[in-house]
Amino acid sequence: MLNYQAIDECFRALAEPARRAILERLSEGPASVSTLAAPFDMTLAAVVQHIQVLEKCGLVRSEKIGRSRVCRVNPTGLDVVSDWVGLRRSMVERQLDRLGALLAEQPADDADQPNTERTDP
Amino acid sequence: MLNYQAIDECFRALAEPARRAILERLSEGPASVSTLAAPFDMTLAAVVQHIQVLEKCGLVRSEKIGRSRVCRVNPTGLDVVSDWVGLRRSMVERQLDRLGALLAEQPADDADQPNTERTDP
DNA sequence: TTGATAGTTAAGCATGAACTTTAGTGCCCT
DNA sequence: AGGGCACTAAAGTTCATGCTTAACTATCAA
Repeated sequence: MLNYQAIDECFRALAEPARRAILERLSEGPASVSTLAAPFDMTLAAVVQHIQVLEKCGLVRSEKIGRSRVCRVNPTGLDVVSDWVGLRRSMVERQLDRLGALLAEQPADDADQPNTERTDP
Repeated sequence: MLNYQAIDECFRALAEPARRAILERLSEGPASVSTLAAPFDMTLAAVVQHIQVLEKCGLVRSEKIGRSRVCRVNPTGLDVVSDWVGLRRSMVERQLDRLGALLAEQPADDADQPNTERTDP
């Protein structure tokens, strides 16, 4: 399994609407800190803190140019969360396939209660 | 854009390691509340609360059978987050493509500083 | 140099969320 | 019936974190 810490930090970062909004804005193109802050009803300092969170977990990269900082998305930053979600989805799919196979095998019982799987009660 | 509330609830739910662990366990197959609680160093009540969060945002479904509750993943539950992540990734890709095209067009300037894009400073 | 711009950092507050404890409810088994 | 099991609900506690204010640094422009 991939670095647990990284997954945790990414999901934590994405839990905040403001940080997702920043990421949405940045996925349209690079922007300075104050440009990113503009649409928000919060202090510049608060936005800076959000950016720092995004940067610490690798979702965003930035470089200081003159007195302004240009932020951009890290193109591979979302990979961890994408991988996690993808793995879950494929496992669930496999689960449903197994269930379907079992139902096709023995179409005897009540079809509305697919309790053919072990449930460890 | 898809329901903003749903996206928010899903990402919030996934921010908690315990809830991700529950989802991981459930993507292997259905399980009862106490089965889900077993590996955790926390009260059954706490786990119940986590399950309620997961259920409220549509990541998990459950049904009461006798005195136990059987939980299973909602196969389409992760779609919202998957879609959000996918959209970001495709936008970033498009962004990189545009940048590449611009660089190919005018290979004049310093190649290490791809500031050909507008940055609204 | 002076002033304004752009961001950074630290400290403190205040809300929310995770967890516990406690006290139930309903179901199953003997 | 009655004891125990599986869960639920409510209330309280504690701790994290998102936000603010305030003070500070570095850069640009006149």
